[in-house]
Amino acid sequence: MPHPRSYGLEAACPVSRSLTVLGRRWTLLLLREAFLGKTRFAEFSRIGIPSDVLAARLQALVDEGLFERRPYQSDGERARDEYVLTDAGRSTLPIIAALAAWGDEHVPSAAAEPMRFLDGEDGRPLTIGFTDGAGRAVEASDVLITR
Amino acid sequence: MPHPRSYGLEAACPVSRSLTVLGRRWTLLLLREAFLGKTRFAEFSRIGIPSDVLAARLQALVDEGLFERRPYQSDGERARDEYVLTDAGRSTLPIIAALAAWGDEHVPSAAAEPMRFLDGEDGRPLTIGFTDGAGRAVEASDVLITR
DNA sequence: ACGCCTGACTTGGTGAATCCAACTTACTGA
DNA sequence: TCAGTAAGTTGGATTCACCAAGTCAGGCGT
Repeated sequence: MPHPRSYGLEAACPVSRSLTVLGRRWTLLLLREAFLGKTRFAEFSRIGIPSDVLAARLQALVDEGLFERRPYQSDGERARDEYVLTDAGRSTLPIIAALAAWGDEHVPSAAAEPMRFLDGEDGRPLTIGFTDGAGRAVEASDVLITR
Repeated sequence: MPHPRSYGLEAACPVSRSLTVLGRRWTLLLLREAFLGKTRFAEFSRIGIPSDVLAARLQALVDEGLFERRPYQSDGERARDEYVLTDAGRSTLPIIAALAAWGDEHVPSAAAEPMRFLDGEDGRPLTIGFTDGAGRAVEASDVLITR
Protein backbone atom coordinates (compact mmCIF):
# COMPACT_ATOMS: atom_id res chain seq x y z
CA MET A 1 0.00 0.00 0.00
CA PRO A 2 1.60 3.26 -1.10
CA HIS A 3 -0.23 5.64 1.26
CA PRO A 4 -1.18 3.86 4.45
CA ARG A 5 -2.56 6.05 7.21
CA SER A 6 -3.16 8.95 4.83
CA TYR A 7 -6.13 11.15 4.07
CA GLY A 8 -6.56 9.61 0.63
CA LEU A 9 -5.78 10.64 -2.94
CA GLU A 10 -9.53 10.76 -3.66
CA ALA A 11 -10.45 13.19 -0.90
CA ALA A 12 -12.67 16.08 -1.95
CA CYS A 13 -10.44 18.57 -0.17
CA PRO A 14 -7.27 19.48 -2.08
CA VAL A 15 -5.37 20.12 1.15
CA SER A 16 -5.98 16.51 2.17
CA ARG A 17 -4.81 15.26 -1.23
CA SER A 18 -1.64 17.37 -1.05
CA LEU A 19 -0.86 16.11 2.42
CA THR A 20 -1.37 12.53 1.30
CA VAL A 21 1.58 13.04 -1.04
CA LEU A 22 3.64 15.58 0.92
CA GLY A 23 2.61 15.17 4.53
CA ARG A 24 4.79 12.33 5.79
CA ARG A 25 7.79 13.01 7.94
CA TRP A 26 10.88 14.32 6.07
CA THR A 27 9.15 14.67 2.68
CA LEU A 28 8.90 18.47 2.67
CA LEU A 29 12.45 18.80 3.98
CA LEU A 30 13.67 16.66 1.07
CA LEU A 31 11.92 19.04 -1.31
CA ARG A 32 13.57 22.00 0.43
CA GLU A 33 16.98 20.33 -0.04
CA ALA A 34 16.20 19.69 -3.69
CA PHE A 35 15.40 23.39 -4.18
CA LEU A 36 18.76 24.18 -2.57
CA GLY A 37 20.41 22.08 -5.27
CA LYS A 38 20.93 18.74 -3.55
CA THR A 39 20.55 15.71 -5.81
CA ARG A 40 22.35 12.70 -4.32
CA PHE A 41 21.46 10.22 -1.60
CA ALA A 42 24.41 11.22 0.57
CA GLU A 43 23.54 14.89 0.26
CA PHE A 44 19.94 14.37 1.35
CA SER A 45 21.19 12.11 4.11
CA ARG A 46 22.97 15.00 5.84
CA ILE A 47 19.73 16.51 7.14
CA GLY A 48 19.58 13.67 9.66
CA ILE A 49 17.00 11.37 8.09
CA PRO A 50 17.54 7.63 8.71
CA SER A 51 18.79 5.96 5.56
CA ASP A 52 15.95 3.45 5.37
CA VAL A 53 13.39 6.25 5.55
CA LEU A 54 15.34 8.25 2.96
CA ALA A 55 15.32 5.34 0.54
CA ALA A 56 11.57 4.90 1.01
CA ARG A 57 10.83 8.64 0.57
CA LEU A 58 12.96 8.98 -2.55
CA GLN A 59 11.24 5.96 -4.07
CA ALA A 60 7.82 7.41 -3.25
CA LEU A 61 8.72 10.83 -4.63
CA VAL A 62 9.89 9.24 -7.87
CA ASP A 63 6.75 7.09 -8.08
CA GLU A 64 4.57 10.16 -7.56
CA GLY A 65 6.40 12.18 -10.20
CA LEU A 66 7.98 14.83 -7.99
CA PHE A 67 11.54 13.59 -8.44
CA GLU A 68 13.12 12.04 -11.51
CA ARG A 69 15.83 9.43 -11.00
CA ARG A 70 18.65 9.85 -13.50
CA PRO A 71 21.94 8.06 -14.04
CA TYR A 72 24.75 10.37 -13.17
CA GLN A 73 28.52 10.17 -13.40
CA SER A 74 31.11 12.71 -12.32
CA ASP A 75 34.55 11.91 -13.65
CA GLY A 76 36.70 9.68 -11.53
CA GLU A 77 33.64 8.31 -9.75
CA ARG A 78 31.42 5.40 -10.51
CA ALA A 79 27.99 5.81 -12.05
CA ARG A 80 25.12 6.38 -9.68
CA ASP A 81 21.69 7.93 -9.65
CA GLU A 82 20.73 11.48 -8.88
CA TYR A 83 17.30 12.78 -7.99
CA VAL A 84 16.14 15.96 -9.71
CA LEU A 85 12.90 17.90 -9.38
CA THR A 86 10.24 17.49 -12.05
CA ASP A 87 7.84 20.28 -12.97
CA ALA A 88 5.34 18.92 -10.43
CA GLY A 89 8.08 18.87 -7.81
CA ARG A 90 9.22 22.39 -8.63
CA SER A 91 5.69 23.68 -8.27
CA THR A 92 5.73 22.91 -4.55
CA LEU A 93 7.93 25.98 -4.09
CA PRO A 94 5.05 28.18 -2.85
CA ILE A 95 4.38 25.61 -0.10
CA ILE A 96 8.01 25.70 1.02
CA ALA A 97 7.99 29.49 0.84
CA ALA A 98 4.79 29.78 2.90
CA LEU A 99 6.19 27.43 5.55
CA ALA A 100 9.47 29.35 5.62
CA ALA A 101 7.72 32.71 5.97
CA TRP A 102 5.53 31.48 8.83
CA GLY A 103 8.46 29.88 10.65
CA ASP A 104 10.59 33.00 10.32
CA GLU A 105 7.79 35.13 11.69
CA HIS A 106 6.22 32.93 14.36
CA VAL A 107 8.86 30.48 15.57
CA PRO A 108 11.91 32.57 16.50
CA SER A 109 15.19 30.80 17.04
CA ALA A 110 18.60 32.00 18.16
CA ALA A 111 20.10 29.93 15.36
CA ALA A 112 17.69 31.19 12.69
CA GLU A 113 18.97 31.52 9.14
CA PRO A 114 16.12 33.21 7.28
CA MET A 115 15.31 31.82 3.84
CA ARG A 116 15.14 34.22 0.92
CA PHE A 117 13.39 34.00 -2.44
CA LEU A 118 14.64 36.05 -5.35
CA ASP A 119 13.50 36.89 -8.85
CA GLY A 120 15.64 34.74 -11.13
CA GLU A 121 16.10 37.52 -13.66
CA ASP A 122 16.97 40.59 -11.66
CA GLY A 123 17.49 39.31 -8.11
CA ARG A 124 14.71 41.34 -6.49
CA PRO A 125 13.57 39.85 -3.15
CA LEU A 126 10.15 38.20 -3.33
CA THR A 127 7.51 37.34 -0.76
CA ILE A 128 4.76 34.73 -0.81
CA GLY A 129 1.19 35.97 -0.60
CA PHE A 130 -2.19 36.43 -2.24
CA THR A 131 -2.64 38.29 -5.52
CA ASP A 132 -5.72 39.30 -7.46
CA GLY A 133 -6.37 38.75 -11.15
CA ALA A 134 -4.34 41.81 -12.08
CA GLY A 135 -1.27 40.57 -10.21
CA ARG A 136 -1.65 42.89 -7.24
CA ALA A 137 -0.87 41.76 -3.70
CA VAL A 138 -3.70 41.46 -1.14
CA GLU A 139 -3.13 41.19 2.64
CA ALA A 140 -3.73 37.68 4.02
CA SER A 141 -5.84 39.15 6.82
CA ASP A 142 -8.31 40.37 4.16
CA VAL A 143 -8.76 36.94 2.57
CA LEU A 144 -11.84 34.74 2.85
CA ILE A 145 -11.81 31.00 2.24
CA THR A 146 -14.74 29.15 0.66
CA ARG A 147 -15.09 25.40 0.35
CA MET B 1 7.97 16.49 25.95
CA PRO B 2 5.84 18.65 23.66
CA HIS B 3 7.58 17.85 20.37
CA PRO B 4 9.06 14.37 20.39
CA ARG B 5 10.30 13.11 17.08
CA SER B 6 10.31 16.58 15.57
CA TYR B 7 12.88 18.68 13.76
CA GLY B 8 13.24 21.05 16.71
CA LEU B 9 12.07 24.57 17.51
CA GLU B 10 15.69 25.75 17.47
CA ALA B 11 16.52 24.54 13.96
CA ALA B 12 18.25 27.08 11.73
CA CYS B 13 15.85 26.35 8.86
CA PRO B 14 12.46 28.06 9.22
CA VAL B 15 10.76 25.25 7.29
CA SER B 16 11.91 22.79 9.95
CA ARG B 17 10.65 25.05 12.72
CA SER B 18 7.26 25.46 11.03
CA LEU B 19 6.91 21.73 10.58
CA THR B 20 7.80 21.13 14.22
CA VAL B 21 4.64 23.04 15.09
CA LEU B 22 2.42 22.23 12.10
CA GLY B 23 3.77 18.98 10.69
CA ARG B 24 2.09 16.32 12.78
CA ARG B 25 -0.79 14.34 11.41
CA TRP B 26 -4.17 16.20 11.37
CA THR B 27 -2.76 19.55 12.52
CA LEU B 28 -3.02 21.33 9.16
CA LEU B 29 -6.47 19.87 8.54
CA LEU B 30 -7.63 21.29 11.88
CA LEU B 31 -6.39 24.70 10.75
CA ARG B 32 -8.27 24.30 7.48
CA GLU B 33 -11.45 23.52 9.43
CA ALA B 34 -10.89 26.54 11.65
CA PHE B 35 -10.62 28.76 8.55
CA LEU B 36 -13.91 27.26 7.38
CA GLY B 37 -15.50 28.46 10.62
CA LYS B 38 -15.45 25.37 12.81
CA THR B 39 -14.83 26.01 16.50
CA ARG B 40 -16.11 23.11 18.61
CA PHE B 41 -14.68 19.70 19.44
CA ALA B 42 -17.56 17.86 17.81
CA GLU B 43 -17.22 19.90 14.62
CA PHE B 44 -13.51 19.17 14.26
CA SER B 45 -14.23 15.55 15.08
CA ARG B 46 -16.25 15.13 11.86
CA ILE B 47 -13.14 15.10 9.66
CA GLY B 48 -12.41 11.61 10.99
CA ILE B 49 -9.69 12.28 13.54
CA PRO B 50 -9.67 9.95 16.58
CA SER B 51 -10.93 11.82 19.63
CA ASP B 52 -7.80 11.21 21.69
CA VAL B 53 -5.63 12.66 18.94
CA LEU B 54 -8.02 15.59 18.53
CA ALA B 55 -7.81 16.40 22.24
CA ALA B 56 -4.00 16.27 22.08
CA ARG B 57 -3.79 18.45 18.95
CA LEU B 58 -6.19 21.09 20.28
CA GLN B 59 -4.21 21.27 23.51
CA ALA B 60 -0.94 21.65 21.57
CA LEU B 61 -2.40 24.32 19.27
CA VAL B 62 -3.60 26.28 22.29
CA ASP B 63 -0.22 25.89 24.02
CA GLU B 64 1.56 27.10 20.89
CA GLY B 65 -0.70 30.11 20.50
CA LEU B 66 -2.46 29.17 17.25
CA PHE B 67 -5.85 28.56 18.86
CA GLU B 68 -7.43 30.33 21.80
CA ARG B 69 -9.72 28.34 24.08
CA ARG B 70 -12.77 30.36 25.11
CA PRO B 71 -15.82 29.57 27.22
CA TYR B 72 -18.87 29.49 25.01
CA GLN B 73 -22.58 29.06 25.66
CA SER B 74 -25.44 28.89 23.20
CA ASP B 75 -28.83 29.22 24.85
CA GLY B 76 -30.47 26.06 26.09
CA GLU B 77 -27.12 24.29 26.14
CA ARG B 78 -24.54 23.98 28.82
CA ALA B 79 -21.33 25.99 28.80
CA ARG B 80 -18.39 24.54 26.93
CA ASP B 81 -15.22 25.67 25.23
CA GLU B 82 -14.69 26.75 21.67
CA TYR B 83 -11.41 27.03 19.83
CA VAL B 84 -10.80 30.14 17.73
CA LEU B 85 -7.84 31.16 15.61
CA THR B 86 -5.36 33.67 17.02
CA ASP B 87 -3.43 36.06 14.78
CA ALA B 88 -0.57 33.53 14.60
CA GLY B 89 -3.07 30.84 13.64
CA ARG B 90 -4.74 33.02 11.00
CA SER B 91 -1.38 33.75 9.42
CA THR B 92 -1.03 30.11 8.37
CA LEU B 93 -3.57 30.82 5.62
CA PRO B 94 -0.91 31.11 2.87
CA ILE B 95 0.32 27.61 3.81
CA ILE B 96 -3.19 26.20 3.49
CA ALA B 97 -3.69 28.07 0.21
CA ALA B 98 -0.41 26.80 -1.25
CA LEU B 99 -1.27 23.22 -0.31
CA ALA B 100 -4.76 23.60 -1.78
CA ALA B 101 -3.45 25.06 -5.03
CA TRP B 102 -0.89 22.28 -5.47
CA GLY B 103 -3.42 19.57 -4.68
CA ASP B 104 -5.98 20.99 -7.10
CA GLU B 105 -3.36 21.13 -9.84
CA HIS B 106 -1.32 17.98 -9.28
CA VAL B 107 -3.53 15.44 -7.49
CA PRO B 108 -6.74 15.21 -9.51
CA SER B 109 -9.75 13.51 -7.98
CA ALA B 110 -13.18 12.64 -9.28
CA ALA B 111 -14.61 13.96 -6.02
CA ALA B 112 -12.60 17.18 -6.06
CA GLU B 113 -14.16 20.29 -4.57
CA PRO B 114 -11.70 23.08 -5.41
CA MET B 115 -11.00 25.55 -2.65
CA ARG B 116 -11.37 29.25 -3.39
CA PHE B 117 -9.86 32.31 -1.77
CA LEU B 118 -11.60 35.65 -2.13
CA ASP B 119 -10.85 39.26 -1.34
CA GLY B 120 -12.86 40.00 1.79
CA GLU B 121 -13.87 43.46 0.56
CA ASP B 122 -14.99 42.96 -3.01
CA GLY B 123 -15.05 39.19 -3.48
CA ARG B 124 -12.46 39.04 -6.26
CA PRO B 125 -10.87 35.58 -6.59
CA LEU B 126 -7.28 35.44 -5.34
CA THR B 127 -4.35 33.12 -5.98
CA ILE B 128 -1.31 32.35 -3.86
CA GLY B 129 2.09 33.17 -5.33
CA PHE B 130 5.23 35.26 -5.24
CA THR B 131 5.16 39.05 -5.39
CA ASP B 132 7.92 41.63 -5.61
CA GLY B 133 8.36 44.69 -3.45
CA ALA B 134 5.86 46.64 -5.54
CA GLY B 135 3.14 44.03 -5.08
CA ARG B 136 3.44 42.53 -8.56
CA ALA B 137 3.10 38.79 -9.15
CA VAL B 138 6.14 36.77 -10.31
CA GLU B 139 5.92 33.26 -11.77
CA ALA B 140 7.08 30.52 -9.38
CA SER B 141 9.20 29.02 -12.15
CA ASP B 142 11.27 32.24 -12.18
CA VAL B 143 12.04 32.13 -8.46
CA LEU B 144 15.40 31.28 -6.90
CA ILE B 145 15.79 30.12 -3.31
CA THR B 146 18.80 31.04 -1.19
CA ARG B 147 19.63 29.66 2.21
C1' DA C 1 -35.86 12.95 41.91
C1' DC C 2 -34.19 9.78 38.51
C1' DG C 3 -32.45 8.13 34.52
C1' DC C 4 -31.18 9.27 29.72
C1' DC C 5 -28.82 11.89 26.29
C1' DT C 6 -25.12 14.53 24.31
C1' DG C 7 -20.57 16.72 24.12
C1' DA C 8 -16.00 16.42 25.52
C1' DC C 9 -12.92 14.09 26.68
C1' DT C 10 -9.68 9.70 28.90
C1' DT C 11 -7.98 4.96 29.04
C1' DG C 12 -6.12 0.47 27.35
C1' DG C 13 -4.69 -2.32 23.99
C1' DT C 14 -3.10 -2.92 19.04
C1' DG C 15 -0.82 -1.93 14.76
C1' DA C 16 1.83 1.23 11.94
C1' DA C 17 5.58 4.51 11.19
C1' DT C 18 9.87 5.83 12.55
C1' DC C 19 14.48 5.27 14.52
C1' DC C 20 19.00 3.17 15.14
C1' DA C 21 22.85 0.19 14.48
C1' DA C 22 24.74 -3.09 11.80
C1' DC C 23 25.19 -5.35 7.61
C1' DT C 24 25.40 -5.77 2.38
C1' DT C 25 26.54 -4.64 -2.41
C1' DA C 26 29.04 -2.41 -6.13
C1' DC C 27 32.46 0.04 -7.76
C1' DT C 28 37.12 2.61 -7.52
C1' DG C 29 41.63 3.99 -6.52
C1' DA C 30 46.16 2.69 -4.27
C1' DT D 1 44.29 -7.58 -3.53
C1' DC D 2 42.59 -4.45 -0.22
C1' DA D 3 40.59 -0.42 1.92
C1' DG D 4 37.11 3.13 1.10
C1' DT D 5 32.78 5.14 -0.11
C1' DA D 6 28.00 5.64 -1.88
C1' DA D 7 23.72 3.64 -1.67
C1' DG D 8 21.14 1.14 0.09
C1' DT D 9 18.78 -3.24 3.24
C1' DT D 10 17.69 -5.76 7.52
C1' DG D 11 16.29 -6.61 12.49
C1' DG D 12 14.80 -5.00 16.59
C1' DA D 13 13.27 -1.16 19.74
C1' DT D 14 10.50 3.00 20.37
C1' DT D 15 6.98 6.35 19.48
C1' DC D 16 2.86 7.57 17.32
C1' DA D 17 -1.74 6.93 15.71
C1' DC D 18 -5.99 4.13 15.72
C1' DC D 19 -10.10 2.12 17.79
C1' DA D 20 -13.46 0.73 21.06
C1' DA D 21 -14.93 1.45 25.34
C1' DG D 22 -15.48 4.03 29.49
C1' DT D 23 -15.88 8.42 32.23
C1' DC D 24 -17.88 12.84 33.64
C1' DA D 25 -20.81 16.83 33.66
C1' DG D 26 -24.92 19.41 32.62
C1' DG D 27 -29.60 19.62 30.72
C1' DC D 28 -34.09 17.44 29.76
C1' DG D 29 -38.21 14.48 29.91
C1' DT D 30 -41.19 12.19 33.01
